[in-house]
Amino acid sequence: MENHSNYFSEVRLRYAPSPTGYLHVGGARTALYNFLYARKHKGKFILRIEDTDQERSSMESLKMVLADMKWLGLNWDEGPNAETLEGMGSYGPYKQSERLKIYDEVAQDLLKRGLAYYCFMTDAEIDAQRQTQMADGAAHPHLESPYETMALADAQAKIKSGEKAVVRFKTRHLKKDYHLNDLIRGDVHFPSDMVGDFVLLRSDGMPVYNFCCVVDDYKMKISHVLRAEEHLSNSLRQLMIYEAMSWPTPQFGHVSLVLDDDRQKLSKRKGATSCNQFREEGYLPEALLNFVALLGWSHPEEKEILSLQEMIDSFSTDRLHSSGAVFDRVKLKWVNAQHLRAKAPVEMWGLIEPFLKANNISFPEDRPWKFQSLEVFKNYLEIVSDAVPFYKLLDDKYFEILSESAEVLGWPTSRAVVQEWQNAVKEFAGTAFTEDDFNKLQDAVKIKSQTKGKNLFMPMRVAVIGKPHGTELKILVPLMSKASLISRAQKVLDSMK
RNA sequence: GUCCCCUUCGUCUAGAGGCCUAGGACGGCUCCCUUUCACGGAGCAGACACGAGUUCGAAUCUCGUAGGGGACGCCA
Repeated sequence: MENHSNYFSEVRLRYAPSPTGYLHVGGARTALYNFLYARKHKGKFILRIEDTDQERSSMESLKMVLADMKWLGLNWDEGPNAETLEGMGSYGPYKQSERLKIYDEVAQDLLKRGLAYYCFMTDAEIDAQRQTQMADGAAHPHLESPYETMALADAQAKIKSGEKAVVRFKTRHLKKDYHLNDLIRGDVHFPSDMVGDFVLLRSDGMPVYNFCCVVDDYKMKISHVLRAEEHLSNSLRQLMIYEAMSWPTPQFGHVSLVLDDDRQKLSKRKGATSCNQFREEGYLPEALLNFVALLGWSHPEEKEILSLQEMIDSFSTDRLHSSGAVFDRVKLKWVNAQHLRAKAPVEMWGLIEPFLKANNISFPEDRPWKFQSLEVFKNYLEIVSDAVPFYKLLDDKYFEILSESAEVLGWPTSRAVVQEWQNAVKEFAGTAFTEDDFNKLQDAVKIKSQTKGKNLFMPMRVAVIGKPHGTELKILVPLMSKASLISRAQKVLDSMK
């Protein structure tokens, strides 16, 4: 028996995703809380891959999850390297599929000590037994395996002869309450008859979640486990295994669930739920983390816009709370806008440019122009992809006169305004406009066309961007070329014939 | 069905027996700024699930009811 005094001498937390698709936002939140706790207490953050479900796990998914974690900036100290997938750290392997020997040893120990047994029941037999129990009105129908009492040697002989068996944990002799001192929920009690003999090892030798989770948390010296509430009832099984092995238990904290707007567990059918989708839609990783952190945790001073470092500094489990939280995409957008608008121009352009290129939008290759345009559009952007329609306005190949302009162009004075505008641009001596230049041009149009107010403004705006509402012309026009303005006005004139 | 967890404005939340006439944020509405839109600013509406108890005093403690969620797999 190992000496367990001071077993958790280091703060070690883990996030343990199963690689069955992109990282889910609920998973990102769980990962974040573990990450924050580890960083706050100068501990280690470990990424462990729970890939014992061979059916659903894939290498592709693993790479996607790792990429999402990296994108979010939730860097792990131990676990598979995001590029090479090789384990980093001294408690590996970090993929459960590579730890089969470890689980097997523990299972053998349990078998030898009579705390687990080989069970040869078929699905049909299990089903039939359940039916009978239900018919008898049993309060807690649980599996009663005839193999529970079979001598280990006999069972081993059966297996040698080619029969398949699972390893089950014995629960029927455990007649007592188990309790968990949860960091978030306080004392939680479970009656032992809540569960029946459960599977430790599948018939193909693969361990099952509740088993390998305990083995790994112990072997990897995980000191704190923050996980989703859906695992709360799993804790009983895990507690039983800890007890059977005389292993010290980590501190558990069960975080509430992230819900959809119908208060069900967040599901894909209602829109984006994976971090990757949000990335593609133009959300910032720091904004997504910030938002998701607030779903079940609050800053001590109720500050809402937080950097990762601020979250680390102010994180504590006693501000984690226990009821489910609805994922409000509208507020996420607002949080994202706050982070986005706070960016320096260079950084913001770096974010926007890929979206423009992906949408085949052309733009001048000079820095002052880029930053000037950012200054103009910044306050209109909530997510990065919002930039696309704005920059489209400036790209001649996308210029079109929108139907909402029809009314404005129908006004009796509009034709004169557009014509005078075009003339004024044509007569302009320079090639690039300043705000001041624009004001002068506008005054000229005003006088010559004998209009003012919206009769002047709106047709001019249509002549520039093809629609009567939008960004202020005096800041937009300096971003455009003389030739472009002339040809746009011409298109509008042509459309008015 | 059984067991476990949860319940403050539409949503995220603050709240640890008197500081609560319940505060903030998103969203909504009104107004201001603006010859449009957005940004920004000012304001308004909006919640302690219900019922008992404990207490001089309850959003806060206890019990019950209702509602919601989760788990009951050779998924995690």
